[in-house]
Parts: sequence; structure tokens; C-alpha cells
Amino acid sequence: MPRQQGASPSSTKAATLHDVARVAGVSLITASRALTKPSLVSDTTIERVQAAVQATGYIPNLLAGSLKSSRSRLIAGLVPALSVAQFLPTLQALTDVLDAAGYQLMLGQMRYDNSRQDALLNAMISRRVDGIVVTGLIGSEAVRRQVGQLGIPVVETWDLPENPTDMVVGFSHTAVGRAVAAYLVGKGYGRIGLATGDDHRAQLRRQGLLAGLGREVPTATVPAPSSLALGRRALGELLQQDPALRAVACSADQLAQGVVVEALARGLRVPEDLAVCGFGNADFSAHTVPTLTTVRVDGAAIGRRAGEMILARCRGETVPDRIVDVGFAIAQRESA
Amino acid sequence: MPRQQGASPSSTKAATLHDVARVAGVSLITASRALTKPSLVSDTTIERVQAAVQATGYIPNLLAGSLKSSRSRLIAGLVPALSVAQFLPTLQALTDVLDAAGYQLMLGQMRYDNSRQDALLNAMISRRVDGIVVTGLIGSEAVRRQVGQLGIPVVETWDLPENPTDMVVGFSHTAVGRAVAAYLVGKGYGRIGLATGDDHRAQLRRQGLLAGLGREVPTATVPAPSSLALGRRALGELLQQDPALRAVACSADQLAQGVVVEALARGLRVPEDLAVCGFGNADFSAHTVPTLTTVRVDGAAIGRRAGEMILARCRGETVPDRIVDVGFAIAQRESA
DNA sequence: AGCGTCGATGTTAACGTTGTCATTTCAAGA
DNA sequence: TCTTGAAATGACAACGTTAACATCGACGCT
Repeated sequence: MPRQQGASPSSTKAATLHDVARVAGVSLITASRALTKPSLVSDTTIERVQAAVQATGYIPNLLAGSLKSSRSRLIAGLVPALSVAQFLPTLQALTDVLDAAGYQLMLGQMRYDNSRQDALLNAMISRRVDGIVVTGLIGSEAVRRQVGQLGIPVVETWDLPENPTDMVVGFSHTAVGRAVAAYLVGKGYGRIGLATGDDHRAQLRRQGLLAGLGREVPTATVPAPSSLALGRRALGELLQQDPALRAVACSADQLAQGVVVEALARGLRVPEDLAVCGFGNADFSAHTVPTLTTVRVDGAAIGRRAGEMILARCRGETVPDRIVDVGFAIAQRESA
Repeated sequence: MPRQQGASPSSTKAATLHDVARVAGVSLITASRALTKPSLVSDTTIERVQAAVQATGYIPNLLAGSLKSSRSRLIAGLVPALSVAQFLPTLQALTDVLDAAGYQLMLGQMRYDNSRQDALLNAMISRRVDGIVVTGLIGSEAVRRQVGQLGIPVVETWDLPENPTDMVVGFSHTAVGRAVAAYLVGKGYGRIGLATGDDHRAQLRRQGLLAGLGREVPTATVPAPSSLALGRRALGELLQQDPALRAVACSADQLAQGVVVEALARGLRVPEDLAVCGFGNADFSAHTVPTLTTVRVDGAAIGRRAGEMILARCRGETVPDRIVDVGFAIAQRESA
């Protein structure tokens, strides 16, 4: 099939709604309504228009429609990186909710970089997204003002700030840190270490952990994204700081898995010699040997709620609960 | 900050290029050019326009621009699911290449479902994407015709069909299967089993493996997406089929990791009692105990090449090599 | 001096759709 | 019969931008 390359889009121009209307023998606007607001048009006309669509091979131009109606049916979704498995259930649920309402998610990567976040948000706003869902918070005050002026609904997620830009669905990371501290102390582990990522939310959990313990702890900080390899390295660093370490709290299950692997490789038993607690309840965490004790967060619920809130605002409704706390729970398994 | 909810987009309407031009004291088109084609405008005018942009808080409307210029600077990227780690390096590289050229990637999930793929492609085409990159192949003949008629460049990836829709960057999955067969046979493993996903490309690798071995093998087929848990289950099934199994080929490193975990849990040594070979060279594969022998594919190269080819065609150039084979290599480690 | 050329700017007309208001038709109620 | 209203359709004008062509000096060249 020697397909034509380059600019020339083949002989005839693409069909527009004009062509459909002409073929169907109705006016332009009636053709438009038959396709987008069928309740306003008689059944026979709808059939004629749909036949004309088939005949002409018409593909609607959403650029034109969005421009005129100033509704793009496009929602911006911003994540630090696609490779952060943490946020996948959220994205999945968000996509599902939006999809069911005929909206499309436009994904962007911020790369833990505030200037990137700004540029990305500007690009999204330039495309006139109807709403924005961002994991974490919007850093730039300028962007906050912009979305406020343009009336674009925003949901910040996976955090629980006191002053959200607009709406927020998440949970308290410092509370997670305190809960992990309480759990490990309750289990009787005295010497606790921390293997943590360097992102903002992981640091909040760290603060919570320290507050809960009431003291500093040996800490290995690794760059994003968390991985098994970084977990192994982190345990090495921690054992150098305190060879008698009895437990390690981790900012991600990937790190926890690495810590376990490294511990076993060094001949330490888990949890008898070293207890390990993760965060996020990754898909593998219940199936490793030993299974991983971790913090369970309902990422899908975050995505679902965020999508519903955005959609409600797109319909012009007022959202009563603009701050939603989905909470968390410690999933007790074998490793701690 | 009691932010205004609902429809009302605050008092004044958003600034348009008209406003910018008026404030800058130039004509509309000069303002447009100052922002998009600075080489055509004098430096002093550019400064005046940029000052006016600041003063008015202007945010360009890409819907309008794209409509008129019929170039959206939007590329569709279709993956089976976001959760398939396999394709992340490809997406990452693709995003980077497009980003550098001022293009944006619009991601869509097909969910291993051909009707979904159709609907998604139609939605993308309706938004007038300038190009399409899809992992796997375009199934629908109707969509193939559409993109052909509209002159939208398409790159199919991660496969190497004889008749691509337009362009293709990938490798031969049957060749992978044969290579794995040769490798395992060369190592002297007699009784070989297969733990595989049910997607099309995994089945191609299966065929290659069988062709290479010249016989059927015990097979455990698991549903997508592959995971550690499914790998554990698969090994259980395989050992039921052949308790004396000596090696397992897997269609993903996640499965291989699960097979290893299950084997160790059953007291089998890897690779002495059971050899395991994965596919994809995931980030963790070089760091597990034992390290995973797997098939390395340069996913980033696929994304890079795909992006470059799309961009070239967007610039109106003709791409000489429309079929690119990036090949693969077996990464020999401890598990096989 | 006259010519073409180039750089800088402007005028006009779209791109393809939908919001708004107007018109027609027909059935039901007074 | 006339009014009223709803259902169905249409005419027109946008939405905000850029392509295409036009204009107008200034400059260098023959």
C-alpha cells in the first residue's frame, strides 16, 4: 500500500458539516443539532443526517466546536512522572469517570520541577481545558490567579493543604508519618530508620514520623523515582549510620521491596532482624516474600472524587465539600 | 480565599489578541506575528507586544489558532494501558522529543480492546491531532482509511508488521521467541515452560519460541496486565503440568519476578533447579536476587525514532525509512 | 533615475462550528 | 375561528486566530 507522504492530504478536502447538511438536504444548523442535540430534531431528520455522515465520511472538528462553544471537553491531568506507579489507580479512575461523561484527559508530566509545572499548565490553559486535576499542589501564584480569573475548576490531589487553589481531594501526610511511628513503636521496634524520596509529600511524612517518635532518626534520602535498586542502596546507607537498626520506614513500596531484598541478601531475617514498612500498597506488596506491611491509600477513590467534582463544576453546579479527606490505613502484613 | 464557583468566569472577559494589539498600538496580525513568528517583526515591536501581553494577562487560544492554521501541535499517543511499565521509556522519550519541538502528546488508553481503540482514534482525529503514535497496530480498516485520507502521519510501534498503516518502529516478536528458545536450549535446559500474557505480541513471541523449540511446551496464560502475583500463580500451574520443569520463559519481567518468588518459596533454587527468563528488562530486573535474565528492548529508542518520524512528516518532509527495526538483545544475568 | 528587492506592517477573509434569535408549522384549547 | 404554545427548522453572526495578499518605505544595483 504505497501511501502518500508529505503535506498533500489526498485529492479531495475533508468533509465538513456543510457537506453533510447539503447531502442530507437540511440546513447547517439542523445537521449540527442532529449530531449534538438529537432531542431538538425529528427522528426522520436525524436518520437523514446520519446517512449523510456515512456517505461523506464526515469527522467532526472539535477545534471549531470548542472554540465557538468555549467548552473543550478536555481535562488537564498533571502528574510528576508517568513512571510513578503510585498515581496509576488515580489516573485510571479519573479517566474512567471523565470518559463516561464524554470528556478526555490530557496528561502532562511535571517532573518534580516547578517551572515545568508552570509551562505545562500554561500549555493546557492555552488549549482551553475545562478543568485541571493535579497531583500535589499548584506552586505558582501566577497560575493560581490565572485559573481563578478564567474560572477553570481545579482539583489538587494527594495532599491536604489548608489553602487549596480551589478544590482538593487527598489526605494528611503528616498524619501518615505519625501513624507509622505509632505502629512501629507499638510493635516494640526501638531503633528505627527512614528511607525516603526527596519529594515534598515524602518530606511531610518524614516530619510526621519524627514528630510521632519525638526524635531524629537515621535517614537515607533517594532521588525520585523510587525503585528497588534505590531501596537496596538506602538500606546500605542506613546500616552504616546505625548497624543495630531494627526497623525501616520507607516512602514507597518499591523502596521497601529493595530494603527487604538487600536485608535478605545480607542474611538478615525480615521482620525478625529487621522490620520494613512501605507506603502506597503497590500491586506486588501482598505477594512478595515476606509480604509487605504498608500504608494503604485509596488512589482510585481520589481519582473518582476529583473527576466527579470537576464534572459537577463543568455542569455549572456548586460543589459543597471542596476539601475531601479520603484518609488512609496501615495494611499489616508480614514485614513489620 | 473564597473563590468564585460555578459558571461566572469573573467580571471581565479574558484578553484576546485584539486587546494585546490595541494596547501595544499595532495591528492584530502584527501582534500575532510578534508572538509566533518573531523573525518577521522588528525588535522594538516585539518588546511593545510582549509588554502588552504582560499588561493584559493575555493567554493565547490554541483552539482558534489550530483551527485557522489546521495545525494543532498535538500528537496522539495510544497505549494498551498506562499501567504497562513496558511502554514507559517509549512514552518518556516520545514526550521529550515532541516537547522539544513544541508539540504535546495526548495519551489514550485502548485497554486491549479494538472497539475502544476505534473510539479513541476517532476522538483524537476529531481534535485534529497532527500525528498518531500507537503501541501495536491499528486494527480497524476504517480508521486506516480515514488517517490515509486526512493525511495524518501514523507510526505503529513495538511490532514489525509487513503492511504497516504508514510507518513503523519496532522489532520482530517471533524473532525474540526464537532467540529465547535458542538461548535456553544452548544452556542445556531440557524441559521448558512458558508463562505468558494473552496479548497479541506475547502470542507472537510464543509462536517464535515454539518454532525455535520445534515442539509444544507447558503454557500458563495470564490476563493483562502482568504482575508479580500472576507470575506466582503461573508457576503453580506450570508445575502441575510438568513437575520436572527446568526452565520458564516469561512474557514480562513482572511475571518472571513472580515465578522466581514462587520458586524460592517452594524451596527451588534459581537457576540451579529452575531457570527463569523474562522480557522487557524492567528497572528492577538487574537488582533482584537472583538478577533476572531477560530480553532487552530499547524502548526509549522506539519513542525517539517514532517522534522524529512524526515531526519530520509534520514539517512536510518525506521519511525515507518507513520501517525501522530497533532489534533486541538477550541480557544474560543470574536467573538463566 | 529607475528598477527590483527586502523588511516591516496592514487589510481582508476565512477556518468549521454553535449560540441567539427568528420563522414556520401544526395541534390543542377557548 | 382565533389564539396559544410547542416542536422543528432556519438565517446570521460570532468564537479568536492565521493565511494570503497588499502596501509602503528604504536600500542597493544597473
